[in-house]
Order: sequence, then structure tokens, then C-alpha cells
Amino acid sequence: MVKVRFSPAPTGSLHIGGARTALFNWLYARHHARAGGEATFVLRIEDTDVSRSREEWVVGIQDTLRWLGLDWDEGPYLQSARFDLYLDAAARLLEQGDAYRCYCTEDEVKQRNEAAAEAGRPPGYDGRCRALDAAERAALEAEGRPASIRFRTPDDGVSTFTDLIRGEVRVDWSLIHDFVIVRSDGAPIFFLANAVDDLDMGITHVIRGEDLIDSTHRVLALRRALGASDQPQFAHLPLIVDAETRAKLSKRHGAVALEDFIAAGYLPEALTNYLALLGWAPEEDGNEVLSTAELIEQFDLDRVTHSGAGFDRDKLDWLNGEWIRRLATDELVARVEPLARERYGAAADPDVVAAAVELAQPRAVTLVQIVDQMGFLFVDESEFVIEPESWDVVVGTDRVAEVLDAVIDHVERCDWVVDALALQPVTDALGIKFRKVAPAVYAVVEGFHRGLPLFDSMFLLGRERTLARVRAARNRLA
RNA sequence: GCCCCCAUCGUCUAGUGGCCUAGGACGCCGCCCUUUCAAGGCGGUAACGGGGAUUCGAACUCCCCUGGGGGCACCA
Repeated sequence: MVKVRFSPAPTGSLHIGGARTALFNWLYARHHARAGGEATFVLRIEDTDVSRSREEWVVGIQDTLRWLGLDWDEGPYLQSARFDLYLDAAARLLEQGDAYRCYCTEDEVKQRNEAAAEAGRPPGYDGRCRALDAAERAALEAEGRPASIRFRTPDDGVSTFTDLIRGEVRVDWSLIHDFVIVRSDGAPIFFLANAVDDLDMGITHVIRGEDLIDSTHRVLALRRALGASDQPQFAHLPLIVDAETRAKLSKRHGAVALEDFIAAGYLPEALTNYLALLGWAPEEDGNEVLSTAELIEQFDLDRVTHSGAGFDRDKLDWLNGEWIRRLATDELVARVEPLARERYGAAADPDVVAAAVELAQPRAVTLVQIVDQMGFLFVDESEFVIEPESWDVVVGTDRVAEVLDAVIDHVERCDWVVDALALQPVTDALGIKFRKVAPAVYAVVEGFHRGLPLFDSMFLLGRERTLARVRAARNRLA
């Protein structure tokens, strides 16, 4: 029996790190189920911090998860709808003496921490409200001071747990200070909600980022105080870091939001494949291009690595190309079509789009690139422009006027079939290697000096439009 | 500052004492192919952070150092 959960905070859209965590939890559950076991993947939205959470992120995260193909069996549960549960637990802890009311304000705690730091003492709550008697408490309350609820951690001893990936992890309790579980405004805090829910939902395995490894001790203590008879297994994943800075991936270092990758034309197949490769290694047959089914089959916590994984856009690009090539052409067309329509409107004739996709599939890196490359087919001659950089290439090409004249002459009279549009014979007759002048001709016809295969492109464009463009370029040259 | 985690090519990684003159993938370089650029094919460049210890034998075990990252909130 395996029950895992992905529990994002809806304080932003799903980012690379969160997606990887979701994927590993999902793969773990699906792998277990495939092996004949019972497994449940729960989606739980941790929106206890109401001020930082937004409905649009709650929705957006689910959309992105679905786009990735990560479906959940339970949920989404919203913690904001379960406050009673957490508050009841807090009341119980208060009653048991495992927690106490703290009348220190946030500012006061912060100030005392700073003072402690300056004095060379370790920071952390100093325990001021730990042992208040009834009279002191009454006095503070009479002052109208709001109270938070703090969990009382052990003063000595060692906290230990066995991480599925890292083995035994231990830390002295003396280093872990009493922490707040209910804010003075009455809102429960992450640790509490997290512990209560995992307990209540019967979570068996907690798979999450390594940045949470230190908080595990607190969650474990909380669960024990709450009467948990057993503890879940923990598995802390290596962080995904910026390959350059080696620091936790953040918005400062380029795209990290999954939405950005979707918009940039990456396929879910490629993203899940790449994400799986960050911090996990497949079986040793050398094949890294893996479908979701293959990932499910092979996934195992044993093969999760221990050190931070640098995010490498180049490898993602390569994988995306691989997946574009692996898709059936019809399927690729189906995915490109809406994008083409969105970009070019009614001009994007479905048949032409399909033909262009077929030309693009063997070489494309992203869906957006495919859409870009077919653009020349959908603009009016009056609006057709050659990219400045590509026009420079035209101008810088030797004997280009001569070549364009010959191309015009050839296109005017040749049979209108792709094979007849081959230009090598034309340049050969001039004693010029086609390769030398190809970029210029590409630019003149497609607007870019690198694009879809030229002869097929001219055919798709049609004789008149092709001629119009070449003539226009020829005139501009003169 | 304190605590925790980590340490193999530029990057992702394989490797659990002899199979390692360290393997694969991406990138990069070269060649071939070619309807430019790509894609594809072939080949190449490139790493066990340092020092001790254990052992007949260490990338693999232990210790120290160094380095990197993470955590120390009334965020999650």
C-alpha cells in the first residue's frame, strides 16, 4: 500500500522543481501500481498562507499537471478548507502541554534574534513564553496581546530518521527551537497542516525536495505528539540548480515556470523525459529517450542521485527534437495546427500547415520554431519581409543578382513539380555551387536564410508568389 | 555564525574493492551525407577536488581538509 502526495503552495505557477517533485511522486505511485500493488497519488494544495495564495495559481497548477500527463487519484484538497482540523489539533497539543501560547510579536522575536546574532549566540526562538504561569498569561492577555501557538520541541537528545535516499539523518534537538504552528491571526502554519493532513490522509511516502530535509524533524515530532502510531517514509530529492551558478533554480536565471516551456513549444513527452533524468538515472542500456510508460516501468527511488542537478537547456532541446521526430506526423500536425491558427489566423490553410509540418518534422527543435518557419507561406506578398540579418546575407553573396535572374528564368518556365524546382542545375550552369548561394535564395523566398527545405517551400508557395518574391529581391538589389 | 546535505568529463550521469588504461547521453570539435541551416551517420575532445588510513588491490570503505548547495520565519 503506497500513498503519496504532491502538495504545492499556490503562490506561483508550477515551476521546474515542483514539476519534478510531482513527477517523481507520480512515477513512484504508478510504478508501484504497475507492479501489482495498491497506490494512490494525492493532490493537495497547501494554501494556508492565504495572503500569498491565489485562485489562479490553484487552477494553473492543475492545468499544468494535466498537461504533463500527471493525473491524481484524490483531491485536490485545499488546506484552506480544512482549518478546523488543524485548529483542533493545535488545541489538543495545547491541552497536552506539547504546545503553548506565545505572546511575543513577530517583531519582538526578530529583534531578539538579531541581538542574539550580534552577541554571537545562535538565533531561534528564545523560549520566553515557554513557562508562563496563569497570572503572567492573564497579564499579557489583558494588554490585548494576540497569541500565536508554539510547538514545544525537546531540549536535548537527537532526532533521527532514515531517508530512503540519504540514509540516516540526525540532528540535535537542542538546535531545533520551538516553532509557531498557529499564527496570532489564527491561521495554521505549514508544519501543522502538513503533519495533520499526512496523518489524516494516511500518506505512506513523502517524496520532496532536499530543501525540506531539515524540517522533517519538526514534522516528525509534531506527528508523534499528535499520536501517530507510525511514520511515513521520507525521500529527499536532490535540488535542481542553475548549471552556471549552482544555486537553486530561480526566476532570475531564465525560464523556470512550466508555462514558459509550454509557450516556447516544448512537448510534455520531452519535459517529463528530461525532468525524470534530473536526479534519476535509467537502467544501463544507454537509452535516455524514454516514454512515460518506460519511465513508470523503470522508476525506482534506488536510482535517485544525491547531488544537485544542473538544469541544461541544450539537453532539453535535444530531447524535444527527439520527441518531435518520434511523434506520428498526424499527431504533430494536430499539435501545431492550433498554434498556427493562433499566429496566422484564417490564412493558415490546414493543408498547407500539414505540408509544412511534414517538412519541418525531421529538423525541428520546438513547436514554436515550426510555426515560425512556416510563416512565409501565410503572408501577402505586400507584407512579405526579409529579416534584416538575412538580407545582409543576400547582399553579401557573390554574383547574387546573376543567380536570382537565373532562378527567375527557371521558375518561369519549368514544370511545376518539386523535382523540377531543384536549383542545382541552374547554378551549375553558371559555374556556381548551389551550396554557396543557397542561403541567399532561402532568404529571398522564405524571409530567413535558414528555414524549411527550399524547393518544397517554393512548390507550396506557388509559382506566382515565388516569382514575385524573387523579382522583388532582384529589384531591391538593383 | 550554527546545523544539515552533497562531491566522477562543461552539463546530466553509470560505477557499490579487482571486469576502469572510468562507460553512456547532451554540448563542443572534425569528417561523411545533404534541398542552405538543421537532422542523420562516423570519429574525437573531456572527469574520479586534495591529503591521510584500511587493503595484495581503491572512483568505490573510514577520517581530515577544501569546495558547493540547502536550512535556521507568525513562507511553504
